[in-house]
Amino acid sequence: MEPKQKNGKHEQIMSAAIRVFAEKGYFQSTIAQIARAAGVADGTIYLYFKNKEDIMAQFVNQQSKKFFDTFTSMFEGKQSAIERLKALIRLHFQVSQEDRYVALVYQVEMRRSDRLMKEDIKDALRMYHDLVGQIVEEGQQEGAIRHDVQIGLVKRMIFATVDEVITSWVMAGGKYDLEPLAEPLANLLLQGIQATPTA
Amino acid sequence: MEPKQKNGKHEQIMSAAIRVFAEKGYFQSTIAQIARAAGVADGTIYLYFKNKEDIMAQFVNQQSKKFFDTFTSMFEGKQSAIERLKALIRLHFQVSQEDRYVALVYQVEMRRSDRLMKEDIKDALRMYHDLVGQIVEEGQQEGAIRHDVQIGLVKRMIFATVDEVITSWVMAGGKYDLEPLAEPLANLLLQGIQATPTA
Amino acid sequence: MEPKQKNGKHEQIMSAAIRVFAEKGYFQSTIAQIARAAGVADGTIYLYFKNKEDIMAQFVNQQSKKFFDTFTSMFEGKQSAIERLKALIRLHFQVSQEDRYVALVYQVEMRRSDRLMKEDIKDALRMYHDLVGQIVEEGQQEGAIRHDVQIGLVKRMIFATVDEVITSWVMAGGKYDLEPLAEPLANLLLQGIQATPTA
Amino acid sequence: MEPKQKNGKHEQIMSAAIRVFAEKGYFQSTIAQIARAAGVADGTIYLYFKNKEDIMAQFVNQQSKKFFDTFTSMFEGKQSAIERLKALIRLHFQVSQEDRYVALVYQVEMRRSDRLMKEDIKDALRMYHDLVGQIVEEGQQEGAIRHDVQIGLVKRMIFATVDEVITSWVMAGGKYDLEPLAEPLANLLLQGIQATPTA
DNA sequence: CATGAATGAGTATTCATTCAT
DNA sequence: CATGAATGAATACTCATTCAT
Repeated sequence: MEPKQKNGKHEQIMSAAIRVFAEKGYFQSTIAQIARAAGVADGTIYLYFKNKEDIMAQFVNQQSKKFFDTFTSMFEGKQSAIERLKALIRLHFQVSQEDRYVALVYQVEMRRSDRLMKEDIKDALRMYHDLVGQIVEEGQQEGAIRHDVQIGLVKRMIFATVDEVITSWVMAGGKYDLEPLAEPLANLLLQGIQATPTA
Repeated sequence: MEPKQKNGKHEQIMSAAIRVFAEKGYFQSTIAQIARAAGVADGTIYLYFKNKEDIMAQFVNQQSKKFFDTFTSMFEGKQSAIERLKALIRLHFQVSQEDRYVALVYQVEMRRSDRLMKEDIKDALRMYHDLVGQIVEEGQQEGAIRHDVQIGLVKRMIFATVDEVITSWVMAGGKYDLEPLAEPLANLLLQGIQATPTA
Repeated sequence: MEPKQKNGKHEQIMSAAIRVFAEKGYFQSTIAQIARAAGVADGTIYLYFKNKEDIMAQFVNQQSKKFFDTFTSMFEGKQSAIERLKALIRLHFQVSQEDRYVALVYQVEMRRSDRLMKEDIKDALRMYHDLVGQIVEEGQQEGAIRHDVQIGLVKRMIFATVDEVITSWVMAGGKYDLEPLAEPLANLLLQGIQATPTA
Repeated sequence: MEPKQKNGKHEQIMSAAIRVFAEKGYFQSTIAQIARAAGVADGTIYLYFKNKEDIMAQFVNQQSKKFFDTFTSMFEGKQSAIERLKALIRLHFQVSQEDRYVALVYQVEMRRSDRLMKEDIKDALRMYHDLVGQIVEEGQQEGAIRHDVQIGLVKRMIFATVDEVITSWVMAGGKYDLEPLAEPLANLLLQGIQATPTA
């Protein structure tokens, strides 16, 4: 039924690549290392990927699609903006927790490639931003979010903070549990840190 | 009179390198490109830097020192924590605004090297984190910052958001003005985004 | 059928390298020259040798093994010490005569590397010395060799003289025949040059 | 009175060079290393030597001249051939013993340069050979040396053995005393090793 | 489909030599 | 004479990519 390949060579190579990228960094990784990690010959990689860059591109595409599909199917028009925001953060944490290699590449390696790689990669980040932006706007319409904040800054704050928390976790070796941080982080982002709620 | 170098070759090379790193990315930059950009011969670079990595390392060291010196001299024990936090953000914005190449390398290229480069680089980031952490703690003591927030998350939120705002600006080509964002960003971080100050 | 390499690339490269080493000297030889001489690409060399030094090391190992195997199989416990010594010299001459490049590298280039290269190379020379030493000792036991000579000096004299004769021949361009010198040389070494056998 | 230079810069550089050549090998030695060892600037070397190779060439010339002058002045037409041969060996040993660096370069480094360097160097070796040849011929005329030996082989045997003994000593670090070996070595070369003086 | 040997362009780094001071 | 900063040609080695088997 799989229209792509009989055996999971494609998946096999990609996941090996992600592991290698995670360990060495994208530019430091060699095709030979990926091939060995995947248990295939160097040349075989070129049967499934146009070139080294394409491995990263396909990974980002696939990963993004999966993420947004999950998110969409989970929350399509159901909850309040605040609830959806919390859910988004929680999903992001869950996904990262599930596969640290994926998270590492997604959080760290992918970033550096922004300006250097194809548009595909930028798109994934843009979609995330847009999603957050959408939620915030809806939140404002629902009256749950203040109107005197710059939406651009809010988007960035949320995106960056979630991102950073995951990256810290990834870089620390994934030693602690990520998901329990979702709730307090969401609250923090929403409520701010000041003692006296602005007059 | 300059006891270090007769002419500014060291500075000349470093700033050329930063420009090249900013444009191509660290790993994509070649010594030949840097040399050409600096108007010196390839070999000359090795009179001032141990190797390619050392260029980045020296840059980070110098930049960090400059940043922290400025910050320290500006605010030594003077203001409230909240004021100091705003000042830190403003300084960060100013510095970035002054030299987009520096900001680009500092924000983007340096990051990717975390796991790959010498400890020097990690140290700079750690110092920033610690500084933010310190300010937040003082803020709590001063009663200006709530006590029911996880200090680790707060640090990350502030660091990440400032970082992200600068990075966005850098990646966008530095087209708009950064400094005016300092005030609203500080407020946003402090006050949160929710309409109804937490019950 | 050859289990080692499909085609003789390994041999092809090594023998080209020896030719180049012989002509230019080890340190003056470049990988590019060797590659061209072998009719392969530069990179191909690194599929068969770890690095430039490894080419020399593998050559010395192979050559030594071949030499000692031949010697051992020829003379295992058969003849008198004097006969074995003559045979050793003759073999050394034969081998050199067969391939002047090999001899040149073995006699000249290898030497200079003594202090500079891996132990492998020293070992080969040591084995030769030991072999000569062994033969001389047996010769003394058999009563064919005087006991009032310092065995260390004898070893050195034999080794050095054979070596020098070959080296001269090599450096002269291999123009004359080496093997006919084996008999008179052996006699000379054994009998000395003085007219009146020491009183 | 010294027509060459006021201070001994020339000598200073040359002896530093020999030390460095002895330690690293000629091709592995750099001008910078020699300059540092001599306590002068890199450029200064080029005031006294045409280039790197010229340092070696001048060294060999000077050393050879010194050696032959000493030898000539010591033995001009005085002794028997046998005595002169012994004296030559003794002188060679003495000179080596006096300065191990000189010996090391002369014995080892110089050799490798044979085919690679200027004729000057070959000349020095040729002179030594000729000297030995001369002595042997005179010895034959005096009736002290057999006539049934090939003079070429005898020359080589003597040259090579003395050379080898010194080289061994040099490579061993000059730990033992060389001069006491002169007498037994001369005897060995002259008398051979066979127990029963060939019938 | 799969292989992995072969390729050769690409690159960091070294170092003999020059020359302005 | 002396310096040492500057040069840039030279070179070992790497690695993405191809293609004959």
